[in-house]
Amino acid sequence: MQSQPRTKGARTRERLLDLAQDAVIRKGFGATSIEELVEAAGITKSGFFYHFKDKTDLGRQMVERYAGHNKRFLAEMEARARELSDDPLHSFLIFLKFYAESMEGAAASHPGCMVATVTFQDLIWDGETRRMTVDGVKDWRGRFLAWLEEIAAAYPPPIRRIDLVDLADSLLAITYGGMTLAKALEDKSAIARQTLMYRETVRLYFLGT
Amino acid sequence: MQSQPRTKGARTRERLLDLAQDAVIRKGFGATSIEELVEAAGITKSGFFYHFKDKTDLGRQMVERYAGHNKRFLAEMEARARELSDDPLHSFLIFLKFYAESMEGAAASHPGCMVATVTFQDLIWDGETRRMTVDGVKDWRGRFLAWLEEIAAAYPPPIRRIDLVDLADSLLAITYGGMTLAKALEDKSAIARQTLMYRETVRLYFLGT
DNA sequence: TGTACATCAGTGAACGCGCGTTCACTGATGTAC
DNA sequence: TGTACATCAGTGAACGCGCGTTCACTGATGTAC
Repeated sequence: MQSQPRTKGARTRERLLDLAQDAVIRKGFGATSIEELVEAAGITKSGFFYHFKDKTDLGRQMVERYAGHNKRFLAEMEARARELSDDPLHSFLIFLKFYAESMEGAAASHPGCMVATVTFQDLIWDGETRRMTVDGVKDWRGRFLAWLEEIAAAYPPPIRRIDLVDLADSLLAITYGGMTLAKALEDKSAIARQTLMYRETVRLYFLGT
Repeated sequence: MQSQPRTKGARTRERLLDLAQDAVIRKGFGATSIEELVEAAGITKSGFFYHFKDKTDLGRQMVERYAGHNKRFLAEMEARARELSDDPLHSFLIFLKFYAESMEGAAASHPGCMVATVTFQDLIWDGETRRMTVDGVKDWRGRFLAWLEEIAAAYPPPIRRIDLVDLADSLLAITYGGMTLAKALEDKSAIARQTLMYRETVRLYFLGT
């Protein structure tokens, strides 16, 4: 997904981060050993410590990279949706369609799954890593809220009053919860279906139909 | 929350399970050591192995007990709601109100948080423990779906067609996702607010107002 | 164009510590006669 | 009512293994003159 880095060292480093990300999402940070990562990467354990100061450093860099990917991914999807309609509600509905589609594929490694992982294994991540995760969530939340406020300004108030913050949070909740459902029930379609239901709800609130 | 068991051994065992549950929800199963549990319980490590065959056994018993609590808790809340109205929709709305209220208190140790914990640390739990968790989710899901089908049978079809399975799953997703949001943003009210929004949505779909 | 030195990207062996698990043993409580 | 034995609910010490971390060393590649 990332353009291949030029130097050999950077390539190995990137590969270690990829392997770590997969393993951490599958079973958590604590259960992921340096040994298994370096074995998969084809180097020795000491080679690992050439690239990362310690295990905490790996966690921090991994989350940092993940948050970056995530942010760009969402920003790009918003930009594409905005291009297709000038109306804030319609572009938001288009965005949700894109969002749902993007969730249909792999259940892992998609926006938010690292959030749940970090959040539910709180104490084993260092402060900065947790902060980066939370910042990512807040950023996302802020974007959605701003978009909903645009919509609310352009459309008549919905039949039943709703709190826009709650409506924005709801999309986040559905993403994280959908991920949990998808993993628990082994049904990858859960997030996409929940997103599309959310879309119906937003439409119903603002268009009344 | 449980009636005090008579024998000394059963009391110690229960206390170990309580301590384990708290710690696991806070930081995960792998990061919870037997040592810290027995220290808090005031016994020695070998005393632990008098009560549990091994660490896996602790995990299994803890999840089993948790699933039981959960099931009874929800069943009781449903029963109370059903008592207050014969109409399936209105009793469901009452149930959701109760549900939201019950979520306002402690963010941890509430229905579903163990689900997220087990789900996002997949490979460190044994098969039976995972099965129990998934069974709990499916049971819950089935109950909600049945209730929604009752409602659908009694009320005219909503303006926009919705899939009842998706609507049932949505409550689960909101619970798990709300928990994640609550932990990440350190805002305990998240689950309750999301549940009340869900309530508005259900009302809007079936009553159109 | 060749040599000297520095940096890159690692290797291999060893260490130490936490943690789950075992095992022989023990004081207190319950039960049979 | 006292004695013998069994079960309960642990203790204390030791073991072993995985895993993160360190440290001295090394071949390959880059750079300066």
